[in-house]
Amino acid sequence: VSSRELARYILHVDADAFFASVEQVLRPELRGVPVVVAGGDRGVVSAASYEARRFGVHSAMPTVQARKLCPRAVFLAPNFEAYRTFSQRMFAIMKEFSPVVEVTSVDEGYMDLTGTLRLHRASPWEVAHRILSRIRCELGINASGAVAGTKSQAKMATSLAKPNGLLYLEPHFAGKILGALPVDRIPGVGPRAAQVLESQGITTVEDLATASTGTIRRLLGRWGEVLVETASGIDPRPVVGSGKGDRKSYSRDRTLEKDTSDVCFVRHVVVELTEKLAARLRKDGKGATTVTVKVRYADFTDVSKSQSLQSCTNLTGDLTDCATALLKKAVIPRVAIRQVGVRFSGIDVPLLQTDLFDPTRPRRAARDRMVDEIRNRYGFDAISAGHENSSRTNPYR
DNA sequence: TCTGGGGTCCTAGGACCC
DNA sequence: TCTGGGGTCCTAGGACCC
Repeated sequence: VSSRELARYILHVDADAFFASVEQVLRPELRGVPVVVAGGDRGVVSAASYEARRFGVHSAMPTVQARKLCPRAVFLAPNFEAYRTFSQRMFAIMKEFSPVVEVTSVDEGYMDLTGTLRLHRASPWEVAHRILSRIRCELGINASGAVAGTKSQAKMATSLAKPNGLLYLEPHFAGKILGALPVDRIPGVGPRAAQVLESQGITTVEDLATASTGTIRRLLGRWGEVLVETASGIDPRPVVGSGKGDRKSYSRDRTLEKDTSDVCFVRHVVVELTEKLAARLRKDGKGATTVTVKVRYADFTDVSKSQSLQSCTNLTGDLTDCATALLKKAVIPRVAIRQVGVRFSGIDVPLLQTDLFDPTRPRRAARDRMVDEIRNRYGFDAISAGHENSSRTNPYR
């Protein structure tokens, strides 16, 4: 860090084994027991308690592999509502110490503690310690954290503090401590970049920090230059309060229980996903201008097709018509499909439903509202779109 | 026994416009 | 005969994050 820059004290907080920890709080009989939160049997592990990790289970591991490594673990389907509640409570505690809390995921966030000495008459690490203690006391889950001069240094240091630790990274030693870490611990270096770097003999953070920018640029493009800076401890990004940035897309994917080349079945899945997404748009008072349908084949190759509509819409009929047409374009006949996904982007305030050029819009909007109401009350399956595979019988038309 | 689901951001080529 | 260049939008694909 250049001495010219004003030194900052950035805190990064990250809950330990978050989903699994919440489950252990809600169900005390699971404390001390290996717990694995995972999707279906064709999915991967979302979180593994530290008891389960001792058996080699970790997140992103295929569920079947986790079952083999630790058959006596309790396997649970995720309960996102509970995680959201705990998440909000965790960030509420952080916000008591500073209004600017950057929420980067459900269990992770940043704070700038540079001003805390004046505000709380306590040093940044004292404040950090209080925050983690209160999370532990009031939520019953452990969180780890680190205070450092930049966001990426704090984040990397948190991984050293885990589990249930707090690390203060003295600026003078930051380079030495973080420099020894493998290069893929830098946020933004994933499997792909790590492989490219390793082929050049760059395996540690320090290797990347001292590499020639030109070389890295050639290997990784413009992003590479940022990574060299990050490795060198340069990261001017400020902590920004969340909530201001509107979401840019809505998406849903579904991995099918079995691979199939039955296009009719897949189309029903796409329609269902599209209807659910459209309802979310309406709930938020938003519309979408672009629809993307993605097909993942059994061999894990992805094909995506997208189309921009003439106007921003949240009418189910418009969106399902578009999605089914895109599916048709994405499907390779007789090739087994593993997963389908629908994504809405170009999110904006929808066009007024009284469209001069389409007199059916108000009627269709009213129908959508009615369907939303019934489904909110009685569940998604309470009302069905019927034979939506024919546009003539599409009830949304 | 394989490999989720929800997001963000970037790149690159072609169309189109001025 | 030579044949701009910048900006923006659209589409497809890919890397990365938790």
